[in-house]
Formats: sequence, C-alpha cells, structure tokens
Amino acid sequence: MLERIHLAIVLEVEKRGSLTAAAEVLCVTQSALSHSMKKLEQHLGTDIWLREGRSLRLTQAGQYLLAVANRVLPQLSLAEQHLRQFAQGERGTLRIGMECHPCYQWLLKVVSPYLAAWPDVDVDVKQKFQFGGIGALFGYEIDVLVTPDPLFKPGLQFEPVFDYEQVLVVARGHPLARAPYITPDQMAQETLITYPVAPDRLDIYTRFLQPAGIAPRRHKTIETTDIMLQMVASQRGVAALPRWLVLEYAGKVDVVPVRLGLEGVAKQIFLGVREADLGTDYLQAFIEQARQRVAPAVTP
Amino acid sequence: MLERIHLAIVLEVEKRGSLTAAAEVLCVTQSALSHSMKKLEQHLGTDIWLREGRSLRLTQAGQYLLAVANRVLPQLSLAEQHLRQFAQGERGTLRIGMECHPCYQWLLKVVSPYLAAWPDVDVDVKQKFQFGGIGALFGYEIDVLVTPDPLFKPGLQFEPVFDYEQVLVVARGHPLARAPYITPDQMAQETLITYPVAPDRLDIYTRFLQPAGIAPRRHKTIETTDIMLQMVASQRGVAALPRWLVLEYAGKVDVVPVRLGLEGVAKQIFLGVREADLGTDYLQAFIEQARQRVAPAVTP
DNA sequence: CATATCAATGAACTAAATTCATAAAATGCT
DNA sequence: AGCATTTTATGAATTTAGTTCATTGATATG
Repeated sequence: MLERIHLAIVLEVEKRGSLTAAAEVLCVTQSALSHSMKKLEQHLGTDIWLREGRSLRLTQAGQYLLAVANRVLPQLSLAEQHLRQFAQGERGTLRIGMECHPCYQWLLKVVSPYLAAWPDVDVDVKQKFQFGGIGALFGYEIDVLVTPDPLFKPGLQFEPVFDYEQVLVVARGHPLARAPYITPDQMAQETLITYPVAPDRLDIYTRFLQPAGIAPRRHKTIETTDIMLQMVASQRGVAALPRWLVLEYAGKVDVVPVRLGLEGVAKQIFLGVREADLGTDYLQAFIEQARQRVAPAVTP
Repeated sequence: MLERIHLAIVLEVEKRGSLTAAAEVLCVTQSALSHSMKKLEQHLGTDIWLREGRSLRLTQAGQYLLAVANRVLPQLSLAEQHLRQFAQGERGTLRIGMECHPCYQWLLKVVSPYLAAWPDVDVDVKQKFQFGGIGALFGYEIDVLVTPDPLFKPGLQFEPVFDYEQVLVVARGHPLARAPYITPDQMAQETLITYPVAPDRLDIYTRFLQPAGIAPRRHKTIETTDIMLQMVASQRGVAALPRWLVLEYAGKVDVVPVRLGLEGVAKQIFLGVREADLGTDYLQAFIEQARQRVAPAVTP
C-alpha cells in the first residue's frame, strides 16, 4: 500500500538529493528508507528511481509520485494541524440553541465580537428542537442553550448571563401608557400578542395573569419582534417583552413600557452547556463574552 | 501520525455503522481498529467518536476527519492506480527525438493513430540535443530516436522502419527536370538548399558529391520543408529530400524529383530505443505502429 | 590510486501492530 | 424482567513489519 511515509521519502530525497540525507531528516537510517522503497517498488511493480551509480534519478513513475507527494502531504499536515486545533478548542462549530425569542437581538451583539476573536470557530444558531432545548443539549444537537428556564440536571451547567425586567408594551396613545404599573385585572380588556409558544412558557401568564386568575380578552401570536411591535403601535394589542428591548425600539416604533404589577416581573437569562464541554476553549470564551455583555446595550 | 489507515477506518466505520463491520471489510479484527484509533486519539489529544452505549458518533473533530478521508483517500487510490499503469506501460510520456528533418511529416502520421490508441500516454517531440541523439537516448532525455544513422551500441536497439530514396528536387521548369537521373558534376552549377546541419550528415554530400569530389556552386540552409520547396519551385536552388516527401508536395508546389546518380541514393530510417525499455508496452506499441506505416502514404 | 561516499542487502533485533481472550455495557427479543 | 446477542474496550500474547547493524559493491573525489 502507498503510505504517507513513501510520499515523505520521495519528497525528502528529491529535496536533499540522496537517501542518506533524507534518512537523517526523517530520523531513521538510510537502510530503512532503502528497504521501504524497495518494498513499495515491488508492490507497484515499477521502479521509483533509476539507480545511476550512487545517485538516484526519478523514473516517470517516480516523478508522478513526487507530484502526488507535493499535493497530498500538505493536505495531511494541514488536517493534523486542524485536528490539533479541534483538540485545543481553537476550532469548531459553536451551535447555539435559543429558547428565548427576544434574546436574538442580544445574541447578535455577543456573537459579532466573538467571531472576530475566534476566526476558526463557526457559529450556528438553531431555534427549533424536537425534544426541547435541554434535549438538544443532551443529544449534541447544540452546544449552548440560551434560555430563561435553567434545569439543573447532572451533566449540564447553567449560568445566568443577564437580568432584565419583563414589561408590558403598549402604544404611546394607549390608556395604560401613562400608568406607573398595571394590575392583572386591567389586562382583561386587552388583546395580548405573544410569540407562538405554549402559555406556560410565557411569564406574563405564569407570573402575572394566572396567579390572579385573569385571562386577556384575546390572544394572538406573531413570530417576529418587529411585526409584533408594529401591531402594538397601531393599537391592535399589547405585548410582554424585556424592557431593554422595548427601549431599543423606542426611537423607531411609538410604544412605551409599563411595569407588570407593583414589583414588576424580574427575569434572568441563562446559558446552559454540557459539563463535559467546559474544557473547550472556544466555548468558555463564548460564555465569557456573554457575561461581559451583562447589561444589554440600550439606545436611548 | 495521521496515516492512511486512520482515514480508511473513519470512512468505513461511517459507511458500515460499526467498528466490527468496518473491521471485517478492512480484513482485520475489531480489536485492531479499536487500538489504532485509540492511539490516534491520544496522539491528537481529541476523541474522534463519542462513545454512546455500543455505538459511535463522530465528534466535530471526527466529522472533520471524515471530510479529509473523503477528499484524500480517492487521491491516494487514484495515484496507486496510475502508478500501476506506469508499471504496466499503459501510462507515461513517450519522448521522441528526431535526427531526420523531413521525417517530421512521417512522424505526424504515426503519432495521430497512436495517441488515439493510447489515451493515457503523452507524446513529446524534441529536435535539439546537447550530446546528439544517441546521447539523449542514453541520458534519458528521450525514449525513442528517429534517425537515419543507427549506432549499434550495447544497451541500445535500432530497428529500420522504412526505406526510401533520397532524390534531388528541382523546379518543373529546371533544365534537369526531365533527366532520368543526374550526375555529380551537374551539381557544380547549382545552388544547393539544405536543412541547417553539418554537411557530413547530409547524404547528398557523403554519398553523392564528396565521392566525386564535387561541390555545389552555392549552399544555403533553410529550416522548414515548406519554405525550402517554395525556394526550389521559384528556381532559387535545388534540394535533396525523400522521394515520398516530394510526391506529397507535388500537388501544391511545382517541383519534380530526379534520381541522384544511376543507382539512386537508398536510405533507411531507424527507430532507436534503450534495450531496458523494450518491456514497456506503450513503447513497443509505438514501434509497432511505426512499422505498419512502413510505406509512407503518398498523395498522388 | 587511495579514500570517501552512497545505495543495496541480509541477518539480527526491536518495536509496533494484530490477534486472542475476555470484560463491560447496551440493545433486542421473548 | 431476564436472557441472548451485539458491540466496544482492554490487557496479554503473538506475530508481523520495520529498523538497525554490519558489510558489500559501485562510483565519485582529490
């Protein structure tokens, strides 16, 4: 079989001019090279070199083999280099899962400096998971989960990366727009617009309406934040979003945030990872990057 | 070191789904594969597979390695296939040396069917040699020498491929055009046009003029056959060429052949090769092709 | 013409790969 | 649930392959 060593020998002999010199570079004896190549020649049924006195001259087959060596050997050493980068966590694909719709805006701000700092790492963002975000993490579908619901299970590690307040968003002209805060019963007359997820995963239900036994007049779902806010601005309904996100849109869309209840609804976003991956440099670096961006930038 | 076998294992495990199945295909035991890959993993410092129960799932590094395998392995097997073709003389470059200017026309007729029959063989034609045609053959500059002057030396083999008559070419309106043959003394008044080679390699000198102690009035040299015949047609001189070549040009240029002396000058063209190369299929095939074209085609 | 250098070669040796035997874990089947 | 089967991992034994050593023959070099 044609092996890597044969290509290396042909290349090195051509570079150094003799078997003896090549042997030195390859850290074996001249005899070893002679035996190796003789075996290859027997296997192929053709000589690689013409033996002219005490020097070697490539045959046509040898010249071809040299061309192959020049082409293939760099591919192998590059592959090894890349694999070593994988080993040291300097290269890979970071697959991020999102279980928190509005966090996308925040994620973009984390990802862009991260990509600059880790040129050999690709980032992939996924939003749909067959068995939920935790399942995707366990099943190696994703490497990081961005979620407001940490689930402390063995093998996983969750870490809070930022706190924010979930608020009600209403149009500037809305009757509730000037209230310091709203009470659950005030929602009974409103149309609520949310992302299309189960109500038990929406804080406005679990932490505001359900405890008071109130339901909104109507409930519509919309996928994208932009359209959702357009709808709110045009008085088609109200929505619940992070305060920082509302403030970011303040200049573009005519909406205002209102506190949910006297105390407000406080939230945390967590980054979940597999404990086994904690040694991976580029993953650690991502968590670090996310932590630094603890206060989401707000355009006043 | 990353070896061919490692790539083969990764590829085959992915194709068959298990180490055990791959081992069977690769004709070794499952244990051997397990040991091999463990060693590679230790060398690289990263796992190739995630061991999940009794099945293997590629890690990111593993997926990369698979991609490398898919790219590199075909290159290696193609290289082996080509080398085996070199070995069996089914592939190579046939470097032809020419020591006989007018033979070029003949060569083209041999080469074109040859190339069609041997698609994996390249043909290269050379006309200048530092140490003469024989030297080029010995020095592996060329593989075949087309020459009218065989030199029977040990290690070389010459074979006649065709006979022809060297004739004088004169314009149709030339005084000698109607003679059945010319004598050396008739040349004393003529301008002789030849290829630019030493006179002792021109038959008209060595076998016609010199024996009679005659020299032509003038001697001009021209590189190409076409121009040479144009010159002859326009009465600027006479030339010596193979009869078949003159007949080929008969339709296009107004020249006629005249025998040199009563007996004419008979010539043979030989193909010279190194004896060591006689086993090479594509070389043998070339000689065979040349032999079949023993009578140069003549357009009447 | 002596000396040094280089490739080839056979035998001895060494290291590496492979097998064998077996364990541990997990899947599938009754 | 329990048993048979399948799969990977592992340590020791074995075999194979590769390497070195010692030497020869050929050929440049001074």
